[in-house]
Amino acid sequence: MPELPEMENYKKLLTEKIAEKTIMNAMIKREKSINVPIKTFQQQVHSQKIISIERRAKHLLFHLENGYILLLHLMLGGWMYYGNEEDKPDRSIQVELYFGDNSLYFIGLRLGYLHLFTKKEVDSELSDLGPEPLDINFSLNAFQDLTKGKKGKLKTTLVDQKFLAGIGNCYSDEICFEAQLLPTRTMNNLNDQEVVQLYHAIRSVLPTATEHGGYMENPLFTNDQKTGGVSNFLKVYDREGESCKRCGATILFKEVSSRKCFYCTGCQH
DNA sequence: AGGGCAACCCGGACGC
DNA sequence: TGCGTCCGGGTTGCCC
Repeated sequence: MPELPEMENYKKLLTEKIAEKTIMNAMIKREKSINVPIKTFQQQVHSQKIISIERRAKHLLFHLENGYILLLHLMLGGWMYYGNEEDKPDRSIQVELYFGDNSLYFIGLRLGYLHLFTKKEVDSELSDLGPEPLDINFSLNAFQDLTKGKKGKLKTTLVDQKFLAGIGNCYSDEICFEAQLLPTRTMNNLNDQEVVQLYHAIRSVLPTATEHGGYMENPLFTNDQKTGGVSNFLKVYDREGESCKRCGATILFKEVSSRKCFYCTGCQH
């Protein structure tokens, strides 16, 4: 569920909170969330400073002083909270990183995980990912090259992490809406102009959503005014039956490649 | 290459 | 209130 904008928002806010802070302890309440024995995990992160936080696709990478990296994927419904014992959410917490005053809580990890890896292992884990859509080097030209030979549905292609990294179900619909293209169109019948529209839609929807704090339901910390703010700005996602903000037609819903898909036939073609 | 599908997992929603 | 059932969602892997 959390996609590029949500993770980018987390990255920015968390960097302000925990960069340069030292992990005093790690509490593992659900062993499946990690990839090594609990003791090993605790030993490797103990007394380690968080050097930096990086985002790649829908992952966050917490870089530790000793070169190890905590690789986070929230998958479906995972989220985080930074605070103390008193204001922590009343939800099932799978992992807690304790910083001496506050803790970073990892909540609702089902298929999600926080894995301890070396740099080399992380590179291997992430090696199949496509380019970062907001990378400065990801030019229109690069996108045009990427789309060459692609035949699948627009929707299916956009959420394919090997094609582009970080786009999920919500923003694939929003991007198609912005580009005024139906998600069911196939890549090989887009004309040159439509490929350009698609590129610009990707490059505008994702940063805008990030600026508005993504669509996470829960704040990252007390008085967090940023996280979750984008919900009111979404144009089609989860808006079945509502009228289109651009043309007034009714937003439709149907399943595309076994995914929820929202679109407007009034102005998407 | 793309499409379809099952498996993974469990909190939350829903029904009785 | 409480218990049982089912669903969802990103990702991987397998098959057609």
